[in-house]
Amino acid sequence: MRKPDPSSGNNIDNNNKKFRKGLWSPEEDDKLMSYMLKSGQGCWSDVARNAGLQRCGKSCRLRWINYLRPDLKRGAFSPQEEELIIHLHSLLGNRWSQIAARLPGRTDNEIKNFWNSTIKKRLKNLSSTTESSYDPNNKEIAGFTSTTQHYQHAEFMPMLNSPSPSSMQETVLNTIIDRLPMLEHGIMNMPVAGGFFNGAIDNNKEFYLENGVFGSVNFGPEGDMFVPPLESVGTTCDYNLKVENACNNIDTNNSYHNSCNNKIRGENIRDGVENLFQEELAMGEWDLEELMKDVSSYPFLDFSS
DNA sequence: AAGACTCACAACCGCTCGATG
DNA sequence: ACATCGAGCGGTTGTGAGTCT
Repeated sequence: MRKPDPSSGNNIDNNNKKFRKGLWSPEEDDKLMSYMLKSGQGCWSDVARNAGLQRCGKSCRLRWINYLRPDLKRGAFSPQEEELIIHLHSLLGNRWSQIAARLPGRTDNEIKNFWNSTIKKRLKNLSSTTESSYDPNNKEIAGFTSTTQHYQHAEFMPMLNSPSPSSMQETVLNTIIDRLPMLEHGIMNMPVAGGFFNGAIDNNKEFYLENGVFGSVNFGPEGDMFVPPLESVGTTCDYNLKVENACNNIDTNNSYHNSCNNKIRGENIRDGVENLFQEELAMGEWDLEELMKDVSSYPFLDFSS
């Protein structure tokens, strides 16, 4: 924490006005809080000026978002929140704002700090533990306890530092779904390292990958999607049957996909998938460039081939 | 009791991106 | 096409508080 710096006149705006830096005083908090409650958020530099604060807009924004906002949840993270953060981080990486968006009342800064100070350390401990004696049946490792059936992260944490092919697929899958809000279920393909991701999600929220990996998808109360830990992901090679079932489910249960389904019928699922893929592109809901940019940020994905 | 060390977290910094002129 | 500005994001720093020796 920083001391309020009375001499902090080193920040100067365009009008040669001096900005305070450092810790916020209770008086400044009061001013900002009452202004925000009264007038709402506008241009932040206006907020700073109109609230009578000698702060830059950026500083006001940060203070409001990270500390003063009335909907903030204060206090320690619950075990459920902890598990969710770990799970989301395994899917999204250091995209703190996206992670925070899935944790009501928590800020990206808070989560980032929590991750860097607490979770990172535990993961480090875990990795040293797992190097010598990793027990996949042990639900309590390095201070973590497993409290929900969906986030028994102890089992999949080893993938965080060196993602396995399965975690890669999981990540790709989630990125796809994240980018396709209209496609709660669907069949899709996309290039990944060494070939194409080909998979399906059916109405039972199960996903199937061409290499035979399959598992289930869960949706939280906010509609957020969670993929369970990998121990629940099977490795059957009966991909064709699974895809067939997925097609059938999509066909009979989903009106949106009923309209698309003619395109994904037939012997060659890949052709159908490509047709569907093209249609999604045409509808503008699938931003491939954006998706690829997104996915390519994962160091373990190689799109050079 | 006091100094050293560690932890947690508020706040800053630099950068990118989109909107606007 | 370019410059400017505001907003937002992720990385990093600095420091008060707690703990250890």
